[in-house]
Amino acid sequence: MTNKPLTKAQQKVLDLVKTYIEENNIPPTLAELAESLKVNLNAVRSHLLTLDRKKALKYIPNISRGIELLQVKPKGIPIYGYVPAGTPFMSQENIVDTFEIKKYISGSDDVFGLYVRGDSMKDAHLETDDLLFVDPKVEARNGRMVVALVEGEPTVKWYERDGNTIRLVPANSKYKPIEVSRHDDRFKIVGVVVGMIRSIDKKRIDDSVKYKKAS
Amino acid sequence: MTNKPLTKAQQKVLDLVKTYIEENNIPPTLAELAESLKVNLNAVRSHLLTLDRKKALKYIPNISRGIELLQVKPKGIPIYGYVPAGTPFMSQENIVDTFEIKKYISGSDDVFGLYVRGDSMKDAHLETDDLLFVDPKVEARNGRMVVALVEGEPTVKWYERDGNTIRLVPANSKYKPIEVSRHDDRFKIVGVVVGMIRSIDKKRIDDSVKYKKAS
DNA sequence: GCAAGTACTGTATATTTATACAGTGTTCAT
DNA sequence: ATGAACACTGTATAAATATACAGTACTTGC
Repeated sequence: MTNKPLTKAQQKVLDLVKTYIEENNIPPTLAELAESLKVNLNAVRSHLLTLDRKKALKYIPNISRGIELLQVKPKGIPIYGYVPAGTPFMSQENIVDTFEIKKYISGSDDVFGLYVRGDSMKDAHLETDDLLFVDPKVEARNGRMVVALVEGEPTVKWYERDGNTIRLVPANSKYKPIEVSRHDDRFKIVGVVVGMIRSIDKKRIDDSVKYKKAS
Repeated sequence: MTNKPLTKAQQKVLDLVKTYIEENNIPPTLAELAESLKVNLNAVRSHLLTLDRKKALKYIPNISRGIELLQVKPKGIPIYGYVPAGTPFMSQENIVDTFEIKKYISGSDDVFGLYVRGDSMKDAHLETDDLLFVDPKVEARNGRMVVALVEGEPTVKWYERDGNTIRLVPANSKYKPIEVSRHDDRFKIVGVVVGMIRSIDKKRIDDSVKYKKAS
């Protein structure tokens, strides 16, 4: 897969092309490259030709600014599916999908994040510092997890409606459900929780004493 | 923020420019646009000039292919921090960060995803269908959650090393820790779990009976 | 009804940009 | 020591590309 190594001068040209495109959004001309590198444009040209030959970029003849980076597509994070025991996983064939946040949190463009605090959603396996994704455009329905403002205070609860009564149920039997009238204006559904993400490393290291007691 | 509306012809040119750049990675020439639209290149030019005036794109005079899209930066998901009770949240000032997966899962480029299955990590609040992010380049240390291959089977456990003995501890007292020798080659640490994401909506709706019993 | 904007065509022409060809030194393996 | 790849310069020239100017016709607000 890897191609012939580039010489220093070639690498310099390639790097400059990259920077130029990054900065200007359009590929450079030979003259521009030549000026930047303080060399003759024919020197640059021959480098571009070899860079093309070495497949480090695409040089299209007779086209102004005919330089294209063979850009590695912003690859998502590969996801290995449920892997059956015993098979070598992490092979190309086991990639069942590719992670792109927008695809995963498939909601509208208004999705926002919110940190969880407290243990009221413990039974739903949410803990302090988890990051929730909330979509204000998804309709709250029975059984969905919602973010609601109750007298100005944001809270995460299960949503359950019965006629004109809305019950906000915490996933922790320690706490009691909140009951409100549907038209009560001290109460407002902000959105529906469509996803969560937890950054495990940093935090979990501190918490790791926990499992020692448990096991 | 929104600029003057574009006419049909202008929109057509803008769309074509977008498609062209998408496909070719370099901006089109006037002649190319003209040919695609089957009009004279001066027609295209005047459209580009007005598109620039209306700030729909950038048209740079005297430069070949001097067209730039004013690309809306791929905006991340805004994150509202811990919001103090009573304050109006979802205001600009409350955005503590912006979610970009690569920043959050700050690891190397080799991070991959893996679905959780089973309840062996229940006490760590992981459940079936959660998506784990695993970084093979992060070093396994005591207290970190790791993905290991034990006799070919991938498993998620807490990592604990004592001299040459490695203990893989499940976060569920129902299961027993696995003990292996450090140099045992039927055993291999694949990587460290650096994050997880859970798509709540679809799945959770089906599971929502659960909370009814609980509350 | 008329100025002003839109949407074009057509023919030149200027400018930008790429190519061609002829050189001059290097370095480096055989 | 010699051919071959590398890294250049310099001068022309060809080709690609943008601009200028002069038109025509249609719509739209006033």
